[in-house]
Amino acid sequence: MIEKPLLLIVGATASGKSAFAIELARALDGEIVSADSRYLYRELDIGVAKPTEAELNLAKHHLINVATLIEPWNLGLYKQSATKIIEEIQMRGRLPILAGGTGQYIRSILQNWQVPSHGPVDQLREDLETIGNKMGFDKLHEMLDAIDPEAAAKIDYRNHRRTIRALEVILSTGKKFSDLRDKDKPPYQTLTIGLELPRELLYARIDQRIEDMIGKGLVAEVQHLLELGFGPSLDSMRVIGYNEIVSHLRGEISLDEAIALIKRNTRSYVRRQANWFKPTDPKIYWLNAQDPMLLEKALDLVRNKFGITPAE
RNA sequence: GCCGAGUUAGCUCAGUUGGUAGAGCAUUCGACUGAAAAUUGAAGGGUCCACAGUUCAAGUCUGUGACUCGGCA
Repeated sequence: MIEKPLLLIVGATASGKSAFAIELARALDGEIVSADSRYLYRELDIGVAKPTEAELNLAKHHLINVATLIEPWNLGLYKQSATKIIEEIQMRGRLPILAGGTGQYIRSILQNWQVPSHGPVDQLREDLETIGNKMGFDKLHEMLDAIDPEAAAKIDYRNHRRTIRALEVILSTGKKFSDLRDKDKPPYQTLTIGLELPRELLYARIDQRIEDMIGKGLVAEVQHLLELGFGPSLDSMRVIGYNEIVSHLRGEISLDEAIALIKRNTRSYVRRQANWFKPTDPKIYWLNAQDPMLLEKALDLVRNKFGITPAE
């Protein structure tokens, strides 16, 4: 059986992925599957640089505005939905284009992760957290090491959250965390294109974009969310750009300080993002985001790999 | 001009009774399987303003100079 094609677009935030994906979708009769954990939520808009309604109408988009902050999504749900949507697009004979900045989500598709099927258990998480705070998280990690040494070896004892997750799965399934996770080859023919931009330039673009967000009314957006009762205690609201503005609205910091913090935190986010998709990765075709021939080069890659040519 | 305070990492600053230096932020690199814009680990980086003196030994003490910031004329 011939595997169907899947095109992936990766790159740092503000590198121009969204617009590039739209161009490709239009040229190749494709549909875009977003791989951005913050585009999932209807309520988040300006601060996450979500494409506008008009932009979204330029091509068919999936997995944008499909959730609400009160019912957060996560890796497992994303993997299930994205897989289903990708296959539906392929069955329609169109090209799925997976584009976004959430490295974990993209890799779960690219490496066909078998995600432990047990979702979060809030009460258990809280209990484990309490135990950790009382006895020390190193004790919690020792516990994990006793039950599942393979998982413990991969998790730093100082990383409370991942320690808790591993124990959560073990305690609620009775099975080892390390046995429930697996990876494989994806059932698609894949081509990954990365958009690259020199760090310095990227940082400058980010600074500009954040100024623009303020101009577009980010403060009012956050204010409105707070009025609707979406507070920073929601995991889904723990977003760069929102946390800082909340602090400002509470009078803890000035607007200028909040803006400086957003810039700083976004830069650090860019560096963390880069860990998922590295310039040295031989499977990624890196193209300069500023190259005037960008689209042509990408279409060449698609033609060579998939044999698909742009519709006239 | 006089008096006082200061000059140490890219930035803001610590540096105890003299034993050639630290923190936070920044920068860079790494981990990641149902919170991932989350969580988390590590590294690089200093003629300690200059010169002279005391001392086995000076970021630290003394002197002179330069620069910065206050205050008074």
